[in-house]
This record gives sequence, structure tokens and C-alpha cells, in this order.
Amino acid sequence: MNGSKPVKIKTMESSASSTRREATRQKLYEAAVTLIAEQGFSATTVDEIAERAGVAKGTVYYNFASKSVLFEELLRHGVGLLTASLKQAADEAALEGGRQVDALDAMIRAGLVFIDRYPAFTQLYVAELWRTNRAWQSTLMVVRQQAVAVVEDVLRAAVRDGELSEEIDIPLTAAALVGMVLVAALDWQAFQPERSLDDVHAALSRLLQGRVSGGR
Amino acid sequence: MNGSKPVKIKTMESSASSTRREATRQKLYEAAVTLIAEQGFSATTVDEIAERAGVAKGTVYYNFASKSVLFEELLRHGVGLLTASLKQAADEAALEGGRQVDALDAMIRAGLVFIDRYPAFTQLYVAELWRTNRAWQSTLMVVRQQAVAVVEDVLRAAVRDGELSEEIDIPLTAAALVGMVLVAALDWQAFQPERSLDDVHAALSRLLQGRVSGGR
DNA sequence: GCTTTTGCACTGACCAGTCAGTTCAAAAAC
DNA sequence: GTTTTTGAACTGACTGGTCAGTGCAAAAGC
Repeated sequence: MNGSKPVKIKTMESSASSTRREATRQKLYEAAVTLIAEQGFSATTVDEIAERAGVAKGTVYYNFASKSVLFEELLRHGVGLLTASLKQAADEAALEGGRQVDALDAMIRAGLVFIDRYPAFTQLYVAELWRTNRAWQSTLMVVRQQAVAVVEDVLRAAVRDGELSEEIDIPLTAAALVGMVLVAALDWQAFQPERSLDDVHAALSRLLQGRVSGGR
Repeated sequence: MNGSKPVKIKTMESSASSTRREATRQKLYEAAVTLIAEQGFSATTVDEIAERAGVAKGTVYYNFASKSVLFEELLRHGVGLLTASLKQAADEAALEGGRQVDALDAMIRAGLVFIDRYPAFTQLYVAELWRTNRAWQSTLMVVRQQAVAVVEDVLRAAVRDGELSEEIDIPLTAAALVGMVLVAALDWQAFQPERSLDDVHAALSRLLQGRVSGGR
């Protein structure tokens, strides 16, 4: 028996439907994300996911049509969290009256915080993003575009405000920035975990502000 | 029942080894790299690899002890090519008397050229690099360190020559730079293939030189 | 006459997905 | 207020298929 009642934690979903089911799905997401990040999608078995979630295999199939559907919904779920967090950071920085480049910097930090909190998800996202020929390719493209678009918006605003040169290539620069943050953060976690988030943020910030080689 | 040991150990390859065998291995590498990039390691079957290489399944096992050994050797092979190419670019730039930051720029371009030539390998490398718990983890760590070290060397030289501030965090900055190039290039291939290599190079160069937000 | 490759049958493990049956809390009936 | 019914949620043994790796005799290079 658990002391805590399953209170209605969740969304205003369609209707006041089952909290229980939602909790099960959440457990499955959490189990799946770490396993898939560690081993990859095909190397992870449904039995493993069920076991780690503390649930019977049948339950997985009661809640999701298939292994890959589970994965796709997991992706949507996770990128939703990421873009929300990036947007919030940008908005806050904007409200505080800063320049757009400060918003950019705030987003870098938000990205790092996100990765620090959900390292497994990030790992899995990067590993699957550029795979061709897979069922969830289209899901991933949509979801990537959402994230990159947030950065593009800020870059565009910065150009509009005259903070950045009009010469910059917005889509390419946005992609490069996102990549820089993702990879730097994963490397930090994997190979230099002793560094602090502030260290990493400072290094990236410096790169962005041109204090690495931009002397000119 | 016992005497028929297929003595396969040969190990002393060095140079004069059989050309035929080498050609077979090369075909297997090429077949494996694209299949694994597309589908991932576990989703790719040995039968598929053999078929695409135009070779019998037995041949795969005559040349490699197992599927994962084939993969590990493939990784070593590929990263060898990459670091050689980066080093060469840095050396050439150094000989041409340029500053260290020019060497950095040359390496970015070399990275892009490499990725353009071997997109499948890059894809596969990024997908596997941060996976924990896998047999080839240690192989990958070694191999990553080789690549990053080339960049670190140039950064260190640049600081020594006073071209870069002593404040920069060399390992973190090197990792971020490598990440920026990798991700920007993969994104370019996957989502904006119409852009030219020069476009991508220019965007990254600008970022590095601080002409994106470093105006201050 | 070695090394290398082929072709193919075989095995044993493993795994996605299924389905008949169980559980239990809340609604309905009494 | 007690008993009965209902159905969503869950269970886990089972199935049909897949795949890494083996064994080996014969052919093809070199």
C-alpha cells in the first residue's frame, strides 16, 4: 500500500480521464528513455522497458500500439519540454529589457540546464536525428524544426534591432548554435563531468561573443 | 572432431598483406557503414552487409571475428581518416605562414569536406559516440580523443602566440568547436542540402570570428 | 599447395506482438 | 448499507519469426 493517493496530477486532457493510465505511461517513458539512450532503439527490448517500469509487457501494448509508437510519443513529449524551456528563457530575457544577444545567451544556458536534467533524452535525440529510413524520421524533422525555429526567431529579431550583421545566414547559424550546445553538453557529461555548468556556459558564451578569435 | 581448426589468426598485417583480402574488407566496410548509418547497428543484419558487399556470409566471418569486431575496426578506420585529414589541414595552414586562427579555419573546412565525402560515417559516429554501456565504448573514447586533441593543439598554440585570450577553456572550447562543425554539417546534409559547402563554411567561420555577436 | 571465398543447411537464442484470463474500484441495483 | 455488475487496466505464458554465428565440402584465386 502506498500512503500517497494518486492525486490528479495531470493535464486537462480530453476529459478527466484516468490518472492511473497517465502515471503508467509516464513510468514507461522514463524507463524507455534511459534504456534507449544507452543501447539504441533496436537493441532495447520491450521486455526490458516493461521490467524497468515495473509493469507487465502486456501493459506496454495496452498503452501504446507498438514499440515505435511508444518511441515517437516519447520524442514528442521530450522536445515539447525542450522548446518550452528555450522559449521561456528567451521571453524572460526579453522582458528584462536586455538585448537580443542576451536572450541568445539565456537560451544557451537553458539548453544546458535541460540537458543536465534530461541527459538521456538528449543523447537519444542526437543519436536518432540524422538517421534516414526510419519510421519516425518525419516526427523528428517536425520536432527539430520547432526547436531550431525558436533560435531563428531570436536571431532574426537581433538582426532587425541592428545587434547582428545582416550578412549572417540565419538557418545555418541557428543550426550551428544548437549543435554547438548539444554536442558541448553531451561531451561535458560524458567526458568532463567534473566541470560545472557555469564553466561550460562561460566557454560557449565566450565563443558566441567572439572573444575566442574575434579580436579584429 | 578436433583437428580441423580454421586457423585464422594472422595479425601481422603491416604492409605486404594480401591485396585480395584487403579489397574484401574494404567492400565490407563500405557496405556496413551505409547500412549502419541508416538503420543503426542492431537493426543491421550480417546477411544484409554481406549481400550489399556482394560477398558470401561466410566471408564476413572469415575476415572478422564477429559483427561487432567488424564495426569496431570500421570505426578505427574512419576516425583515422578524419584525424589525418584535420592534421594535414592544420599543417598546411601552418606552413603557409598563417596565424593559428587560420589553421583553425582550415580545419573547419577540412572537417566539412570530410563529412561531405563520408556522410554515412559521420552520422554513425555521432549516433554512437555518447552511448554508454556498449562494447565499443572504449574504442570510441580513444578515437574521439585523437580528433579533439588535434583541435586542442591548435588552440594551445594560438594562446601561446597571443592570438587567443589565455582565459579560454581549451578542452571545452575544442569540444564545442568539433560539435559545432559536426552538427552543422549533418544538418546541412539532412535538411539544407541545397546550400554549398562555401555557405556553410562562411557561416561557421563568422561564428568563430565573433562576427555574429561579438561586435561590442 | 597455400589462402581465400562460396554456398547452404542448421541451431539455439532471442524478441515483438498476441490473447485469454485476472484484478479491483466505482457504479448500479437492491 | 450491502451485494452485484461492469469495464478499464493490467498480466504473463505463448507463438511465429528472425538472426548471429557454425560447419564444412567444394571451388576459385594466387
